[in-house]
Parts: sequence; C-alpha cells; structure tokens
Amino acid sequence: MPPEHVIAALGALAQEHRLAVFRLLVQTGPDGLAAGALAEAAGVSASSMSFHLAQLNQARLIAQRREGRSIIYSANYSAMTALLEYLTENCCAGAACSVPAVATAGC
Amino acid sequence: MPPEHVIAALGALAQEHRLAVFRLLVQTGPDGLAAGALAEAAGVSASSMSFHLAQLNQARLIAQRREGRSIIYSANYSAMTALLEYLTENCCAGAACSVPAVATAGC
DNA sequence: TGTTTATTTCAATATTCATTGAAGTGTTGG
DNA sequence: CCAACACTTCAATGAATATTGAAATAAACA
Repeated sequence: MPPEHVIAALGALAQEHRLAVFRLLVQTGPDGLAAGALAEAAGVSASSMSFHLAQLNQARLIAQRREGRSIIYSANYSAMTALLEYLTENCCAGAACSVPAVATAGC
Repeated sequence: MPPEHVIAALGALAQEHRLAVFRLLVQTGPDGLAAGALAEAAGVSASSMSFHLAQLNQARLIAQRREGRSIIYSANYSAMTALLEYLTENCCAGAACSVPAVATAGC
C-alpha cells in the first residue's frame, strides 16, 4: 500500500460520522446497508451522508452497488487489512509492539 | 481508547509530512530526534514542522522533552498500540481478518 | 405515463487545515 | 551581558472540509 493510499484511508476514517459508518458496515458484513439507513443511523442528512460515503469510497474503504432504488454500501475488508498491515509494519516497530505476530496473522 | 481519541490520532497521521515524521520517529526509537532534524528530513520549514509536531503531540502520538537548546521528539508506542487495537477490534471484524490473533499479540 | 421514493449533485457558506515569514522565548557560549 | 542558535508562536493567506437546502437522476409502482 503506497503512502498516499494510506493517507487517504486515514483521512477518510478521521471523521466522527465516517468512522461510525465504517464500524457499522464492518460489523454488518458483506450484505451492507443502504445510504438512507446509514444516514439515519448516523443522524445526518442524506446529502451529508452522501458526501461522507463518497469520501470513504474514494479511499477504497467501502464498495457500493445499486439494488433497486437503493444504493448499498459495504466495507472493503482487504483495504482495511492492507491499512493495518502498513501501520503495524511501518509505524509500530517499537518494543511494546510485536509486529511479526500481527503481520503473520493476516491482519 | 474513546472514539474521539481515535479520530484525533487518525487525523494526525493523515498527512504526508506527519506520517513520514511519525514513521521516522518509530524507527528511530526512544532516543528520538530534534525538531530541526525532523524539519530537514521532511523538507519543510521549522515553523511548518513545529505546527505538525504540535498536531502529533496533541493526539498523544509523540512525546517531547527539552535537551539543551533542542527539543527532542519521540514516538509514543503505547498510543499507537492502542490505536491499532481499536482498529482491529472495531473496524476489522470481517472474514478476511483474524482479530483475536492480533488482539492477543499485544498490538 | 406520472408520481413517489432513494439518492446524488450542486451552490453557497462556514469552518478547519497548511504554509509562509516575522516576531518572540529559551538556552548556550563568548 | 549579549550575540547566536533552536524552536515556537502569531498573523495572514489560500486550500481543503463539512453542512445545508434546492435541484437533478434513477428506479419502482399505480
């Protein structure tokens, strides 16, 4: 994962509503949730949520698909895994952090 | 680690120069590096680096100490560990990610 | 076909972020 | 004490972010 992708992903997650939405999508699984449901869950307007989903999508942290008149968003697990790998390998080489155990665990 | 701390840490790392500086501090170890050395390494002005170091410091990702007329910055490994723990536990619960292995590894 | 529903896009606005250069705060050595 | 050195703080500026409400798309249903 090149640094500019890492920065985009970190920036996408560094916002209250986007972090909440991403967490929700991760625990929801591959089925995902519609934009409207996410807006309601986060307590923001549809328009505002659309902006945040576009940010997450641009960072490749989520995927979207149309289903009827809804647009369903789901977490991109491999992007998150790649992000965590980068952080453990490049930003966590200290004594307090056992990098190999994490790197080999696949996350 | 409460969500607002997570957001602060993610935001602090979501910038080219700050990510580079943090990586450098992590691989440098507890001895740390002076603000001037970091500014030169990143290729930014002292003033600009001071701003970025303040951001990282506010997010508790780095610590500072005065040594003579220099101010030495070093990585805060436990904060980074806590951040990675939060992300693996809350944002990486998918099939592609073996959370328990990571969580128990201490990172 | 026309209307409702779901969502995005757009324009305007306010806020936050990053950089620059100048001025200020400590610290050391002459 | 005073000059230099290492940094930070401040003010000004431009760029990126976030929110709002209105208008545009797109699909479904009567």
